[in-house]
Amino acid sequence: MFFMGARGPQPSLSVAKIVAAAIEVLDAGDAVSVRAVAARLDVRPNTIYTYLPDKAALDSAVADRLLELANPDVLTGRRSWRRRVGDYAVAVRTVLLERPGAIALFHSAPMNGPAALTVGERLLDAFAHAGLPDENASRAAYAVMTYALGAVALSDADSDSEPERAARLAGIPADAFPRSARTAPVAATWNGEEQFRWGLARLLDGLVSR
Amino acid sequence: MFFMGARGPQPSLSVAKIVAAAIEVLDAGDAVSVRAVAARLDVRPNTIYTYLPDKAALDSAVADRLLELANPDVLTGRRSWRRRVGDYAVAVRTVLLERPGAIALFHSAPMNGPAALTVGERLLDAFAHAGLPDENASRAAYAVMTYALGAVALSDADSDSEPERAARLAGIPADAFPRSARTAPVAATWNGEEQFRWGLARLLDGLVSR
DNA sequence: ACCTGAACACCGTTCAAGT
DNA sequence: ACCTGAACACCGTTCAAGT
Repeated sequence: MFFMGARGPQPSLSVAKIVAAAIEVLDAGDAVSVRAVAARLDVRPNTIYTYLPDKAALDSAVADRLLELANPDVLTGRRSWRRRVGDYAVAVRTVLLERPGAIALFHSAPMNGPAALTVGERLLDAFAHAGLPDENASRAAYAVMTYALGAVALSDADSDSEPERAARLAGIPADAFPRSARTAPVAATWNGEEQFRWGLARLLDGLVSR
Repeated sequence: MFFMGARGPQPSLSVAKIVAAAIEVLDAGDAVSVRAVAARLDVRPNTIYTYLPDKAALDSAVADRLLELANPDVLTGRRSWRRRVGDYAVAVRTVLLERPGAIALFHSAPMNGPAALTVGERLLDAFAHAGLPDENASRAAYAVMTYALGAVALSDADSDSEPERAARLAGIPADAFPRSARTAPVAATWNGEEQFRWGLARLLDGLVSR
């Protein structure tokens, strides 16, 4: 009583450990669920709620960790602003595509964690080096994240196998959709990294064009 | 037997009716689920599987219908390619933002339905009018859809109320994140239509800049 | 303060059965 | 051919209870 000694049980968990377990779940190819994360921690599902208010908070924390796994350090250094922004965008795409189910987390997760803040600050710095005034740099930073996350969402959605996609595109009627039929070989590569880099380069061109 | 007369029961359902019911579910503010759609049709959940192979097929059909609800006709006519593309992109954004839960459908739905095909063909036509050769027009069309869907996904994710977002942004420490703190007022509008149009205009600038 | 047992209201999906 | 009853393996979340 004098020392207020009753410290209670030592907590065996923490938000960091929960997030790490969620990343393991993702790496195993499964979707992040409260129950799957709890199982990996050898704990009952409702234990998670001692540390996080709800599933959205879990998603948010995991999403922020994924932005960190993409290595925001490539946004720093003395390389050109274009390389810095481009390399990080490609890294985010890779990190998310390697983990099916990762992009879904961003649906319920506003990008407001510490990693998102760091990424945002460094994007602003890069666009300042590109010559953009504050307001445009802010809008540009958001536009880049919009493009990157949109690309992952669309790629993830297309679960068709290579031959399935080829067959579908080959089946486009040339009389009703001549341009689509003619460009089917390009559309077959829409989910590839080359298309991602092409669109990103054009976006960056446009962002600094005034 | 002569007339092969046993036609069996008249089907009371169809894929079109199921999709219409799913849109009603979305309009009511609920997420599309097999069970919610079935309930609206006064039918048991497993009945849906007589018409569609799985949930992904339902999502795909509903997603295509949403692209149609955005009115692809604005992509035609003798207005400038920029207005055509811009108006449709804004319409897609509006249609999806008006229905929380709509953007989630695009996760499991490759854009391969009839409306997606029509939209694709008309985007190719618009970019041809902008002077792009076939391959670049194809890549440009996909980049625009990438940007539009990414913007909706990010807007939808940010469920913070106005004051919550303002408080969060005001709390950014100016010493560690000077640029973010300075541009917080702009970041507060990232989910608005003005930001969407700004980024889209820059993307279109970049797409036709060569 | 931390963790659990039990329960609730949801999911998508299957399979055998009825008409 | 179309629809259902019943069941299975999942979800997120709550609440009272145990330590």
